[in-house]
Amino acid sequence: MGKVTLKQLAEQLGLSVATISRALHDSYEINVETKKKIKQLAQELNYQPNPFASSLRQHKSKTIALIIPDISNHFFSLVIKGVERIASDKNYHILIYNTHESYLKEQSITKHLISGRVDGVLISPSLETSNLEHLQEIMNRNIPLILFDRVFDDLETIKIVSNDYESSYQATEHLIHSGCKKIVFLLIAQNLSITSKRLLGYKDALVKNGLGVDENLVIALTNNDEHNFKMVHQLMVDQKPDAIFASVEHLAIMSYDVCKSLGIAIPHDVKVLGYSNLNVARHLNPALTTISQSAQEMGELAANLIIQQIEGKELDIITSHLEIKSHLIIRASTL
Amino acid sequence: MGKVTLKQLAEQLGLSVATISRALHDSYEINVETKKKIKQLAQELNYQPNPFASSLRQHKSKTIALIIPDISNHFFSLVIKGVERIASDKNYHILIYNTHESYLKEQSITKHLISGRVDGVLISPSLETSNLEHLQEIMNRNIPLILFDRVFDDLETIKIVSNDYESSYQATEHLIHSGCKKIVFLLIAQNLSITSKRLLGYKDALVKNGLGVDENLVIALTNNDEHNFKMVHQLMVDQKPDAIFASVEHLAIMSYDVCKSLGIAIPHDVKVLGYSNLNVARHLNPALTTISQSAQEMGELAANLIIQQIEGKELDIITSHLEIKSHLIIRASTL
DNA sequence: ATGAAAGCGCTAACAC
DNA sequence: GTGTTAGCGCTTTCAT
Repeated sequence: MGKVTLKQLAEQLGLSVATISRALHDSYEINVETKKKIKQLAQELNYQPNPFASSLRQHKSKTIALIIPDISNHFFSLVIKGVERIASDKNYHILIYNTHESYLKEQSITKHLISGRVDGVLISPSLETSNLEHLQEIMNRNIPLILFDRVFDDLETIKIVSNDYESSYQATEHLIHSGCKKIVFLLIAQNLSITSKRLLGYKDALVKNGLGVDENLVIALTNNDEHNFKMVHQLMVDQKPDAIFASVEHLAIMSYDVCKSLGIAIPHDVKVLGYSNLNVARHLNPALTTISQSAQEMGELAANLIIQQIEGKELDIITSHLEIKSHLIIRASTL
Repeated sequence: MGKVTLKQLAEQLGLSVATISRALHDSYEINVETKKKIKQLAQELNYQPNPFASSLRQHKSKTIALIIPDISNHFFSLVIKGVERIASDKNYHILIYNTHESYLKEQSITKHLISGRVDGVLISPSLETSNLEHLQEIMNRNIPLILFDRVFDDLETIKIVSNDYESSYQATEHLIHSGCKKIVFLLIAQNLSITSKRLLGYKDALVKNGLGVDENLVIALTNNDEHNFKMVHQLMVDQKPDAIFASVEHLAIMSYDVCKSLGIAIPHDVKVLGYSNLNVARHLNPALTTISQSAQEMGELAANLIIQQIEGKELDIITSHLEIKSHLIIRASTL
């Protein structure tokens, strides 16, 4: 019952640990017969190599860190699923961390990682993150790092994003074509790459379609739901917009709440549309038009790339943005 | 830039590695001055201890494995969040694994874990799991293991569950009190502890309220959505029930789909109710009556208990079931 | 209060 | 084809 080690196998078979180690690694220099014997005994005793010993020796851990701003957000949970699928395929382990959108938390997590605990890092930075030293520090230690969804141009590494500008442009045009003239844009965390790209897509679509940009209709919200509710409530009363474009899921849901409380009918009085991966969007009242990101695919790509990088494949895409297409799914809320 | 080790600190200060190690662990036997000097240099050089070396030495890793049947399911993503919160508080790391409801996958994961890679295991077994040897094997190696949500009585370890029997009983009574007489119970994976407890609650409530159990109304479904849809579709046509009680979330959503396709009005023609943690349940069409589990709380409890067990606190609850209350939230779908 | 040395379990360079 | 040996970086016993 005590743990089985190479040494024990060696003793039982009258061989050296080196031979055992080589055999289990399928080294070509080991006699086929001996190899067979060794493998069989290992199997019988249910030998599992001590990962710490081999990590210590080899300076690699077959482990990647996945750092996420909000684990229970459906988008991110799909990313996790994608990452896990690939990692598991390639015999990598995943350490998962939640920053709760806090820069301090993110910092303390990354600090632990420079110990070499992981071979690579996948991160979508917190809302609060603007100083990038902690990420640069990881890269300085030659630990591959990939940014996904939320990225920073300043960091010279692989970045995986959605086609946020285009999807936002397309969604805005959809609203315009549906006859909307006064479209509110709800956003959170102005500094975020995804936010600014989505905002730009929105503005460009307005201009291109002959509707000017009214800055009163661009509303920056916070992490405080109550405050957000009040803001949007006020906005609906003051501005009477004919559409709401929510740049993140929970703002779309909140818009439903606001409309309900004001007796405003969706889509009759105001159309609503939002970025969201909710698979029950079609069952909302009314069914919500969404821009759905390929979250799992993003996770899979991220995992594949980080593993390639770890295993030394030179990637000439180091500084490039990789884009994954999102999809506009039109439903009753904008009809 | 190369990794900083104890040895390097020792050389720079003209001390031995032993002293450095002790100082950084705040050993009382080290001179206060020396300690200060050492800590300062460690800070300056951003020293991070090599976790593999210390794990190898101490036979513990400050890491726990979290094995989940479906990572992207909202219930489980809340559990993950809860576990992460506590683990992070106590400086533990989490390795996350997804079984995709596959017994084979689960087996291969647990096999990796007997190497001592983790100090403890939290698991909610897959739908397919009935043989428990792989879990017993972990326990045999003296690795603490806790079951949550889905449990097996045969395993002599801590089990954390929801009050499934009572919540199901209560929900069924709610339907009966609302005038329903022909209540369908949709289930998946009969062998699951939660399923059988929920089913029992349903049946007992029927009997207690003078409505017999009609086995034709208890429908065992699978993981195949298309097949499930057909089954329920057929059922609605043949049996014309006045209520559907879905024992898992996606079966409730699917019931909405079926009703829509048949032009059956919820709640007028049939009332629908289901176990679910969807926070948009209130925005469905119609708003869905749910039994909501305290998923995050469950994760937090699981993490707290496994860490206590790892750290050697004797728990006299080893063989007991710990229950976390669920809540019935009545909404339009059953009114 | 500090140091020397052994050893956790494994890998790999170097013998033979 | 197999064995010997050194060493990854740390903790800890034993000595001083």
